[in-house]
Amino acid sequence: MLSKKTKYGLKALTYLASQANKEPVQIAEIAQHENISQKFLESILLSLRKTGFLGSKKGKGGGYYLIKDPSEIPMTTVIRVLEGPIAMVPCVSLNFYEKCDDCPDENECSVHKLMLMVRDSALEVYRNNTLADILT
Amino acid sequence: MLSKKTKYGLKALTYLASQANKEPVQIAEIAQHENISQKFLESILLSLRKTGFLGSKKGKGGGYYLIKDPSEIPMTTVIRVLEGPIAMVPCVSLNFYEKCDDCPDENECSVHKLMLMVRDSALEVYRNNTLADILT
DNA sequence: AATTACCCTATAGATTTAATAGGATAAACA
DNA sequence: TGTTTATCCTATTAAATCTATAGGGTAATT
Repeated sequence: MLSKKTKYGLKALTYLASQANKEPVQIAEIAQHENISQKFLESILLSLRKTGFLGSKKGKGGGYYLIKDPSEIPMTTVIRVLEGPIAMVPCVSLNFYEKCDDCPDENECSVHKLMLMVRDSALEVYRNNTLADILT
Repeated sequence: MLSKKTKYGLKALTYLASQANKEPVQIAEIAQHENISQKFLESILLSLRKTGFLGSKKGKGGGYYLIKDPSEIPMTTVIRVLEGPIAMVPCVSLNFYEKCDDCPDENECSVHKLMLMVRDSALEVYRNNTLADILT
């Protein structure tokens, strides 16, 4: 399951990307437009700022804005920051690899074999789509 | 993340599929060979029997065995029984569809759009692989 | 009748997720 | 300079889910 955090984060990024100009948008406006708990969204936007997707401005007229062009933001990076590993098991993860406690040999594990294929197929989708591509 | 239930279930099915003959295999043997908690595995095998993947025999010489040929068991059905929906959000699920509480229009939702692609790519993998295909 | 091994329900412990609370900090503006 | 606006940050809680265990019941074999 996709976490709410990822869902809300994606929606917020989309909303920012669909803005006509690059003026900061307030949390309240995004939360209201996307039906998201404002406080929860606040923490999500904060993490997106810290990971370099968003800029922010305090005080009146402040808010969040995209730092890069939507076409420069691949879904791979967004998903990894919001959701974590793209792989469904750590033993097939590119960026979050971990060996399984059980499983003496990955090359003889059917789960490993299957999940490698699943990871590759998901990765292809995320790599071929930027924030600009998923705008409606 | 793939649940342990799914992981263990897949491993157990694989182990049964790799048996030379169709004699029942005891839970203890599977648990030991795959490093799985026996009691936990017991409940997983039970659910696999109830959903028509496995047969069982009680008493001495009893155990679990595959009902169908491994090549007749597509990963789609296995994953759906063990893990649940293949889709990462209910609004793009074929077998477990649910409308989002937020989101007035799915056709204008970027998350929907992205997750539809991810679902399709995963589905292709699961549809093209049977239990026989993931044996090592 | 004794042994073996699956059958079944309930429950507890651990982890993760989702959301809330409450205030600190900084910018704008009158 | 003081008030308002809006982000920044930490801690905590509530809920849900996952994982595993407990404890006995049932059926088949020998």
